Amino acid sequence: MFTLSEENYLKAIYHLGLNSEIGVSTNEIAKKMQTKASSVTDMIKKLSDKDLVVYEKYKGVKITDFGRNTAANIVRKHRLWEVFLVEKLNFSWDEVHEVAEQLEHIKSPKLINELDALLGFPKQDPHGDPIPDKEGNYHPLEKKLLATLSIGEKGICIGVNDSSSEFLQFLDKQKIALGNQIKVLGKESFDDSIQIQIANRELSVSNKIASNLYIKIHHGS
Amino acid sequence: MFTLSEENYLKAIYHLGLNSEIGVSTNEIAKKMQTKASSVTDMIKKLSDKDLVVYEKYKGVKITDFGRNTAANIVRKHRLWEVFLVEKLNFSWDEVHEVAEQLEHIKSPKLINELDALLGFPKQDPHGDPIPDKEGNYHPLEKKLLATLSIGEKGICIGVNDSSSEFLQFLDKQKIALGNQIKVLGKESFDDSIQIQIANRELSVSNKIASNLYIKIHHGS
DNA sequence: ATTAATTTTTAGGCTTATCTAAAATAATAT
DNA sequence: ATATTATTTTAGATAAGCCTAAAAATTAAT
Repeated sequence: MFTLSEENYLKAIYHLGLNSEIGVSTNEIAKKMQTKASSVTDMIKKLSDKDLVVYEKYKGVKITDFGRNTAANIVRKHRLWEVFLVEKLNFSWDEVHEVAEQLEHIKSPKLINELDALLGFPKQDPHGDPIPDKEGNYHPLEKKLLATLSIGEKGICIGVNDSSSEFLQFLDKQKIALGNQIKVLGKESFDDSIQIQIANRELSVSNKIASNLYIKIHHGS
Repeated sequence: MFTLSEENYLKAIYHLGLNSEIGVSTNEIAKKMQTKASSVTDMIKKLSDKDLVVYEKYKGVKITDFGRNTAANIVRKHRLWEVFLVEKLNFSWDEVHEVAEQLEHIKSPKLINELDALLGFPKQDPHGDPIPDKEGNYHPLEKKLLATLSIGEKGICIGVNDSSSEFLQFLDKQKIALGNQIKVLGKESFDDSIQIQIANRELSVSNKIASNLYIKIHHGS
């Protein structure tokens, strides 16, 4: 099994490598882990010894199939616990991350499978992120950032890019929730703000907001 | 906050000191923690620096009020998680301990209070052990070991002394469960076995079993 | 009341995960 | 193409938690 630190580094590498074919750099990892590059080099060697990543000096790391699977399982646990906290323990979506960071390291296959069942085998976490299955597979939702929509396009809020509690609390305050219908009414080129209609209200949101909100597009009618 | 190791040592000291006024010895702790006496001495100094115990060289340790409170809170979490695992996740009572050992270290007051509420504020864990409240207080049940009952005495199974999975599985096999009515029919002085009536069946249990099963005595009728 | 046995502590090492500072390599700019 | 800058690695320390072996203190036995 893996130490807490190993799991956290692996998770960081997994997330950083998701949208790129090339390796993940030492500095990228150091930034994400809030640590020093030298510490990363040390840990990379350990992960490499355990066949979780392939490491070539000065070339960064690439996660292996085994590493990806291991990481996906940690992410699965993280997101299932998040659903549990929101659905069963009255947490709001901006409170769950920190606790899930602890719970994701609990080792018990039965625990996580039973939790999955208790929650009704959810496919997304409270922020709209997909929950990998036992094999590490998941279906990424077809989604676009609100900022990229054209005037007149309609869709449904399905996820957030930034899940900091500040952003999530802002959305709560503006009564923007996952599942809400959204229509783009206009775009202001001066400040890149966007006018939207959401749940029968009209709202102007800044570009920063629009760049952190994922929308599932309505095709057809 | 405290490290995982500190919490585990503290818990051991708490349990070992429960039924004795005098201090807990280094060797006792070493035995319980499956470690060496020298490691215990090291850790005792740390716990003492953090005011969780009072340490006097060669005299063992005594837990402080602060330490007792901290330990009781860990025990509270352990036992609430055990209830959760049995009630919500279909664990049997012999499977919960190991996982609860991990879960008890999760830090989130909201988590544990909401869990308490979800479970309906239980007062005992699946083995009949009392669950401390937020202040660390609990009501120890009035109980006797089955081995100490006299012929004719009646009562209800309310807890186990040994919660090893072997013993618990044995009880399952014999269909002895917490809540069952028990009456002592006879005692065999030759091997100290006890004949009991339990849930309309008659059974002979060894002294070893009878020394690990707690009974709440029926007073009056 | 000494001696013997046991318990506890100290001293010194090891591993994991971190750090700083310096050296090595790679990338960029002139 | 070479010099400068940025990145990455190595070397050497530190702290936590553990170990073994030896020393010190306590307890038990004669």
